[in-house]
Amino acid sequence: MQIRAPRGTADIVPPDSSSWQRVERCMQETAELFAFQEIRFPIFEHTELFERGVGETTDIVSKEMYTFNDKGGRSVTLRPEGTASCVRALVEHGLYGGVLPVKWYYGGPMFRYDRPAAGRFRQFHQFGAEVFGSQEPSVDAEVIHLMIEIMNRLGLRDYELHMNSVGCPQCRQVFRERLLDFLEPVKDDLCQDCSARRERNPLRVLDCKVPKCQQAISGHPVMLDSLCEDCRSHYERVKAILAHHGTGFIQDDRLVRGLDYYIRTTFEVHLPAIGGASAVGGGGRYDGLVRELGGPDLPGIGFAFGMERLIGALGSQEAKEQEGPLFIALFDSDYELEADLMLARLRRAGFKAERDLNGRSPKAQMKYADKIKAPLVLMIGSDEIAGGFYTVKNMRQGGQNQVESVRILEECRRVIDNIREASK
RNA sequence: GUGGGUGUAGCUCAGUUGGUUAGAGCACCAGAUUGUGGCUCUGGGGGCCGUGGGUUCGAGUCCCAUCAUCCACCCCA
Repeated sequence: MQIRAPRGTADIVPPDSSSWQRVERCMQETAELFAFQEIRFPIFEHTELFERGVGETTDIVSKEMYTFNDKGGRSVTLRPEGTASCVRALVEHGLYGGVLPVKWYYGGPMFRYDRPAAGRFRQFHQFGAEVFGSQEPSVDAEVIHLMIEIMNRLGLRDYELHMNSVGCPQCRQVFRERLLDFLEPVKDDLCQDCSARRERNPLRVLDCKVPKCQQAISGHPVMLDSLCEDCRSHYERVKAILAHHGTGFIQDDRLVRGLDYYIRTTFEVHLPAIGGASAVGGGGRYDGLVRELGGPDLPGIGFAFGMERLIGALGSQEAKEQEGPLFIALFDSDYELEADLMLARLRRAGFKAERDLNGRSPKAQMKYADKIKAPLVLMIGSDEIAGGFYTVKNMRQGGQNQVESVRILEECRRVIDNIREASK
């Protein structure tokens, strides 16, 4: 039987790979403009890092981890997300003792053993950023604005920024109790799932889509009303900064993220147009995580984008009209060496260029040049060799000239400029 | 993890109440007077019909299993 890519994984083949390159470059450049620096960390870590960092009650840790024992008997896990590794690296290198805040970005594959669905994979890719060492609301806004800026630069306009504050452990406890009090009298009206959720994680009940649950919980208490004074003023300040920048957002009382470490500000970016899994990125503040992983009490905040979802959304609105390489048509195989010299000259001058590698007929070479969208073709044959020139054909506008060898590069540049000018 | 749909050439799909060598469009390759693309025409290569069982004289067509994929739930990126 034929070997296929494992369930939930996917190859990224041309021309899709060039979309990926473009998006990755955009994210890196934007993060650099915001003065973030790249960090790279292992694709697998000690299992304990995620158990402690992400939280043992989360779905990610309790049932979605790619965990195995290596040959030394250590339990290791393919990283399901990036934040825990960033924190580990920060602590491991003692960087909390240096210049603060530390602003990092990263990208690469993540792994979660989940059932694949639209926009959900077992190996997927994230681009994320983290800031350590400041609990100012301005950092929350900066991180959110980095996300927004990336969305804008990618040309994705119809996004929604959802925001909420989940408070600190103290006020969350207050809210939890209020919510439990609220749910007690209506518990018999809830669906089965929610009855179970009510005990384990009552906040999730708010997110249930079953109509009768929504009906039963109408008028439920919201987190915002239970925030302590510090959490409230922090969140108000974050919102004020966003408003000052004209950044619109939707207050989403039910935005309760699935990772245990979040406190205070949480946010998600949605693209409603892609349906089902509309969240293309999300994040929040996680003061306390650094300490939890053995470091000092250093605040942190970050986000991650889901590359597949983002690029999937982009694909539908992006008509990629890429310019192909210059092509050298070799009309007489006796002059193969001359053609190769010319090819090298073009490439050294910075032109993307290639020639026929399949021994095709002249006609077939021209067809090929057309298929690869070559803007121009340099023809080399006995006439050219005898006359000491090359024939340069403009494949977009038609027409061809005989050009002496020393003026070739100049002519190529001229033709390409003409074509580009005309296509504007 | 739960429920449902789908699985025929590289891609999008047709395949009649199960019946002989499985089709189309696009793509690919080659020709249409000798060194020239895009249009048109002609020809060609390529499928053990996802895989494994079963029913039958006979299965792409029916049944079961399995794998993959999609949708919803769940969860999130």
